[in-house]
This record gives sequence, C-alpha cells and structure tokens, in this order.
Amino acid sequence: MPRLRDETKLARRQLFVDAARRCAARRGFQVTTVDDVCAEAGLSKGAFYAHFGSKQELLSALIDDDTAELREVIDTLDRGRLGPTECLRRLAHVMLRDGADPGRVQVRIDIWTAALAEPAIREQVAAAVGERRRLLRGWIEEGVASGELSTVPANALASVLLALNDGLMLHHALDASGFRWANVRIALDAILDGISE
Amino acid sequence: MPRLRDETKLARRQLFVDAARRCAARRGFQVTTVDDVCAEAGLSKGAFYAHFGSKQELLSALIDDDTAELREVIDTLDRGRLGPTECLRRLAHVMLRDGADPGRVQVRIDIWTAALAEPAIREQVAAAVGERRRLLRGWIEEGVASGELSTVPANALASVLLALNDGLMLHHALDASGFRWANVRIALDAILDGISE
DNA sequence: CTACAAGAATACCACACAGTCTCTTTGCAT
DNA sequence: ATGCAAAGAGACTGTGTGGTATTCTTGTAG
Repeated sequence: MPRLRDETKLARRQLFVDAARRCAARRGFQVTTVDDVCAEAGLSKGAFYAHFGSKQELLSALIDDDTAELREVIDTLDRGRLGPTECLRRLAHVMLRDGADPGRVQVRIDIWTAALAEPAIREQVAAAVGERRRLLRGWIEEGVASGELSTVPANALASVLLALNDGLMLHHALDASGFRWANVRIALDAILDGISE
Repeated sequence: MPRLRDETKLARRQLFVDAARRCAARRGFQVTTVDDVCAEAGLSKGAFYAHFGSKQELLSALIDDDTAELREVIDTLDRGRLGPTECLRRLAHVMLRDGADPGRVQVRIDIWTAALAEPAIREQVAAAVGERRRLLRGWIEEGVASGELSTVPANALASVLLALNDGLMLHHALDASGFRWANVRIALDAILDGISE
C-alpha cells in the first residue's frame, strides 16, 4: 500500500507547523487564515487537510511544539549539576530572553485565548504548566532542604515564578519602552535574594 | 433641535458598554458579535452604530471602563494614610481577589490580544499601565527613603509587581485547580518580606 | 399641539474564511 | 517498470458577521 514513509509524512506536517508559527508570530494565530499558512508553507489547502482535521488541530500541534522547546531547556538545566538556586536564576534569565521575542509572545497570547475558550486546549496548556511547576517545585524543595532558600511553600512559589514569567513577557510586549530588562533583572535578583537565606 | 439630553445619551452608550462587558466575560470579546451585544443590551444594531463607529471603538470604551475601575482602587489606597508597604500589600490582595474572577480575566486577555494587533489600543493600554507603574514607583521610592524597603530600582520593581499580577490572574484562569490562593498569598508575602528591611 | 430632526429598528449586502469536492500527480511495494 | 492508493492542487460553497441603507418612532423646542 503505497503511502509516504512515516518520516517524510511527519516532516510535511512539521512544515505546516513551522509555517503556522511564522504566521502567528507576525499577526497572531486567530487572524491567520488556513490559506495564509498554506501559502507560507508553499503547499495547498488539500495538503493541509490531509494532515490536520481542522485549524484547531494545527493550534494544538503548535502548542506541543512550543512546549517541547521549553521542556528541553529545563531538562538541560536539570541535568547540569548546578544548585537549585542557580537553576532558578538561569531559568529566569532564559525566560526573560525568550520574553523579549515579540513573535513568541504573540503566539503565547493566542494560546491563552484559545485555552480559555476550548477545554481541550486548556487541559493541554495546564498539563504543560503543571509539568514545569513540578520541576520548579522540586528545585525549590531541594533548596529549602539544603538551607539555600528560606522556608516557603514550594508549590506556590513555583506557581508565582511561572506566572511572573508570563506576566513579564506580556508587559514587555505591551510596552517595550517602559522596560529596561537590565533593571528588571536586578529587581528579580533582589526578589530571589530576598527568599534566599 | 430635538435630540437626547447629553446624560441620557451617555447612559445609552454605557448600556452597550455594560452589555459588551457581560458578553465578553462569558465567551471573550473577539467571538462576541455586534449582534450579541445588541441583544444583550436590548437594543438594535442601528442604535449601536449611532453610538460607536465600529466594533473596535466599543472595545476601546470597554478598556477605559476597565481602567477606571482599578484607578479608583489605587486612588483610594493612595489617599488613605497607610504606609507604602501596606499600600503595596493591600493592592496585591485586591488584585488577587480580582484575578479570581474568570470573566474579568477573559476580558483582559482579549484586551491584550487587541493591543498587540492594533497600535491605537496598545497605546491606550500602555498608558493605563504606565499610570499604575508611576503610582507604584512612588510608593516604593517612599518606602526606600523611609527605610521600610531595601534598596531596589523602584521603577523596575513596580513593573515586576504589575507583571506578576497579570501573570497570576492568567495562570489562575488557565488552571484554577493548581492554585491555592492562600498559599500564593503566603509566597507573595514572603517575597514582599524579602525586599523589606 | 405640532413639526421635525435625531434616534432606533430591520432588512440587507459584501466578503472573508473554514472546510469540501474533484481531479491530477506522486512515490512506494512489488 | 508499473499499478494504484495516498497525497496534493485548486476551484467551490455555505455560513457568519461587520457594517449600511431605509424606514419607522420618539422626544423636545417653539
């Protein structure tokens, strides 16, 4: 039964995902049309609907793509033999760097919007956030145990830090002029120092 | 020249704004149609376009409405004779309370989306955020001067706190189950304590 | 009370866009 | 090589929606 080899099929699919990412980064996913994505990918609508059942399925794939990227960063940090505080600090800096990319923020906001509207998307996003939170919590607990951090509710602090990241990203996108990243970094470090012993 | 008295005209307009708010809180502004808003307001499309030039103009009015509400809270805090740290803490708690209202968050996300797409909206939002930031900065500077707070870049810290607020709001909306507000409050207080002397 | 312009109701339009249908091309198993 | 099903191209469609044009109603000045 002649069909595409699985790897080429996946590669085709990824072509659409990448195209969607570029389009969404430019003007947002919601206002991007399926035709836009096809044009960007250099393929046709027929091809698109051979790989995705709907536009939302594409968004879902886009979210997975986005999630995988950050997971990789966190895993790398986790495997390095750095202390928990140092992991936190480095993650914060990576996130700040990412947050300065307007395209990425645009995509994220679209994801949030879709998540509020569609329960399936919300669960997907919540799962990704939960994964990150558990990892951060692990670091924090380790830090508290070793005495590097003062006693704080680890899970809540992890939530707060993740929320802070998205908030900073967002505010930077809304008003870049009011943002001096260097100063924000200092403020952040002050906060991290504040909870360090 | 017989036309409506100015106050009744404004009241009519506000009718649409309120209706829009309710609709947007339910399902988001973007997916809310002008017809939805009219139905909710109990008025007709003809009436709508007598008051607003476009759907976006309605959004703009909605943003003003939203902004005014928080401004009032901040002004009240500002006029009370509390210390700067206490102001910060109370504002944080008010914001946390507001953040637990899903409808409000839904509206905010829509505002952010529109802000990224439309420069006019972005400026409007940036102005509102800038106003809040200046006020917070004032409090922080006061706190630093009086020795209540450790030495931090006031403007950056204000940015961070505002960003944190929106981030928490967002994350709570995305995954309420992972959120124990009480714990978040403790974590927040720990952070505020950390930067207090 | 009356005239009349502003405000409101409703039918209407243009069009953008997600998704489908049909026909053609392609690439793999044999 | 070759046959054949899957994959791709592109025209088409139906619907939902922002905005308008027309008609009807209402409030107010004189």
